[in-house]
Amino acid sequence: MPRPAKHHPERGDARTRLLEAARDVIRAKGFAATSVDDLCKAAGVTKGAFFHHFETKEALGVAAAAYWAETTSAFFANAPYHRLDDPLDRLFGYVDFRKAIIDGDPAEFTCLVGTMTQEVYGSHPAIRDACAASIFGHAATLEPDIAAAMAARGIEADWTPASLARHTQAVLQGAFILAKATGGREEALESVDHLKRYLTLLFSQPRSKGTPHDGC
Amino acid sequence: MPRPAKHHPERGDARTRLLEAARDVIRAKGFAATSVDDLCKAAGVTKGAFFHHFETKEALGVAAAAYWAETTSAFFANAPYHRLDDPLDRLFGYVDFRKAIIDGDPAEFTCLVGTMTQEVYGSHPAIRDACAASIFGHAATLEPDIAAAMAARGIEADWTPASLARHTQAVLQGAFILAKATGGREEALESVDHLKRYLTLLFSQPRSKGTPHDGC
DNA sequence: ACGAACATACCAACCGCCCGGTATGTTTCG
DNA sequence: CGAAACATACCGGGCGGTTGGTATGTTCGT
Repeated sequence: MPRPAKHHPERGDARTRLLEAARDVIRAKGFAATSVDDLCKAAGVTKGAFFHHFETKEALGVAAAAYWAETTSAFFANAPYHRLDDPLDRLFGYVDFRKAIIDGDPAEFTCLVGTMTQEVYGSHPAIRDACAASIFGHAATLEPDIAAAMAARGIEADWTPASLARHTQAVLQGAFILAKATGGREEALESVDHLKRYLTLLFSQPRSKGTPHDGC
Repeated sequence: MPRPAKHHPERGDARTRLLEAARDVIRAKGFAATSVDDLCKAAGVTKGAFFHHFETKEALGVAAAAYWAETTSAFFANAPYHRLDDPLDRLFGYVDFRKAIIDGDPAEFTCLVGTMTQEVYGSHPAIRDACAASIFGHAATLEPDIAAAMAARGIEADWTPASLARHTQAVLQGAFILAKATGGREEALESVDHLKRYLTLLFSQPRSKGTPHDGC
């Protein structure tokens, strides 16, 4: 059910402009605090156009999450770290890439679907599910490199590639919260550095079971 | 400027009931989506009482963050892990305690100030600052044990106790987002286990500089 | 000691505005 | 033409916030 939008290839059509406005405005103000009029003003369209393309405001939230998933997956798929030979290098390349794009205002580098998940998780299950699909779908793209790195280094662990991939997303999401709390990026970068250190430790001891502190 | 409220100690006064309602309702619906009427209904008071105690809805948000900071700091201060002798055991005791209270619905175990930070960071700086004070104040309570554990084990690291303390909060906040995305607790527990594993690795190699992957 | 004066805590009713949503055009393109 | 893509104008309701009032202390001059 994606939009063909063949008619006006001149400039971004209203639907796309609304989705881009949603991406920017919702990250800055949150979903509930963003009114339909806010979005129309930011996109330069009228309310009639909005409800022509989206049945309700909730439907726009779902579409915005899907649009986020599309654009970010394309963005990461084209990132240069994929060209590295060693899967572990690609994993660190991913984390460094995430660090590199933490720049400017938090509204510009934080995650739309993470923000929306927190906010609407109880009131808009449809949006929450779309956000969850984006988050876990992105996490899943890390699994092959993690699994390959484990195999290449003979790591036998009590954790799975999937769980470590999800953990990277948890750290990033948490880092975004700290960044928003202070308004700066330092705390976020700091936490991602701890994540890098964790990965370094995990992959530096070949047949580690992690030697956990207790039976965690 | 705290409330004496000596007059009617018979029942919980309206102000406290409103703050408790805010803690519960905002965690479930978010700040912006929670109306003043919602809070009044949940607290069993009228709107007149609300605006008697709080000048605006934003003021309630600030007070709710402060109330959260008070109640949670008392809650953690009384937790049993503080009685352990080894500071590292206390640190792991803290993390296990956090794991133990991840139970039931996400609205019951997630963090009010983390949720509000994400939502209002751009629109209500006063609330954001109160949330930031709560988060970083809580993180600061971990620093002494981390520093003592480092000293006891002769750890010389390129990270500080403060940064590791903040990182634990980032992981927890991120874990809450994953939990809300799926509606369950498993993903959150999983990420906290990765945090435990990180701490175990950090403190198991005495004079580690972390041997980072590059000059991070 | 006592009551007038004041303060606090709360309630019921109301207000204007802005919100999500709709009904009805008008333009544009194949 | 005809239909999709937009614009204009307009609701009804809920929102944050206000007003005026009451019941119950608390203070203080005398």
